[in-house]
Amino acid sequence: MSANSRLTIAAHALAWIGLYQREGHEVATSEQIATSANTNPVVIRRLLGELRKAGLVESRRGVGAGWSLARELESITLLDVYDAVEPGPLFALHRATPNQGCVVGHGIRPAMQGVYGGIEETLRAELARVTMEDVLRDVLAVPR
Amino acid sequence: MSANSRLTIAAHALAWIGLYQREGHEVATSEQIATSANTNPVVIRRLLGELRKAGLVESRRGVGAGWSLARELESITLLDVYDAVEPGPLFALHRATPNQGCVVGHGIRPAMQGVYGGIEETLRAELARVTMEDVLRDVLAVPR
DNA sequence: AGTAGTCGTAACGTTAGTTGTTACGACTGT
DNA sequence: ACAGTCGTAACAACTAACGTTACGACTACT
Repeated sequence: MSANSRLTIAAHALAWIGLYQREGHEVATSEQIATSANTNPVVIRRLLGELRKAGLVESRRGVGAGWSLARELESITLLDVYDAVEPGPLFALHRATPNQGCVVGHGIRPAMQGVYGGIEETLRAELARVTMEDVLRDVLAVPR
Repeated sequence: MSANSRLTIAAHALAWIGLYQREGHEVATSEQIATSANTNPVVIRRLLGELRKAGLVESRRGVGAGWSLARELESITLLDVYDAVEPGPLFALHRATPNQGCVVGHGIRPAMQGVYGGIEETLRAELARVTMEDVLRDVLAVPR
């Protein structure tokens, strides 16, 4: 599977903003977050833009601009982040529609859809059990 | 997420072979399976080759050659198929190592690794609950 | 022994998604 | 007015999946 790191980077950004705000700062810049995540500020802005659409963060423009949390870290679950940044389903069905004249070709899509649906529900429940507060706690618990 | 259809096509092929054998045939050809899945025979051979490495199917060469199940459908779970055809992890960590001088950059990878590990375990347990026999039953239960 | 059918696999092009980068307009505190 | 930052478009690089062609390897059958 071509795993992508969108969820990881988005969680990184949220944890960074959350910690920064606890240190008394108002807003964090995409530049600062990009330096921590070792990537490009535009990548951060793109991801945070999707988180903003989902109502997880807010942004200010102009001088002294930057990003801040729209909700407390403990009220943001990984499922919220996942829904905000991951577009497609976990497993894809056939790229071309299978042969409908064949029994298997006809029934396989609904069958797999049912299976995948149940599995994705379980995955979502697992993601919903972890809050960004949990993540930040784990981050800070790592010995250096 | 760039979802791929490898698991879907592999399950399709197994279900097809299983049904074909129940109809009294010895082996199924990649050509037949490809026609049902509406793809290229080489794609099927590649996937079945990985299933063979995992001990799920067998192949014969020469005239009258083809593929047959190495195990009963009810003893093959989707987890077996998943492990055979899906190489990487579900979620990727950072592409470039984050800034180790930053508290978040230093702790984020172990933290996310822990979370992802737990989630993948749950996913695997779900996949292990579904056998190819279940899948074939669902396939045949679809009204036409 | 020859032939035909099928696998096994390499090679290559196409497509699609992610990521990185540059560029520049829009906005706003000073 | 200026400077700093967001917002976003545009494009290149990279990767993986997928489709296709090609051809050697193998074997049941005649």
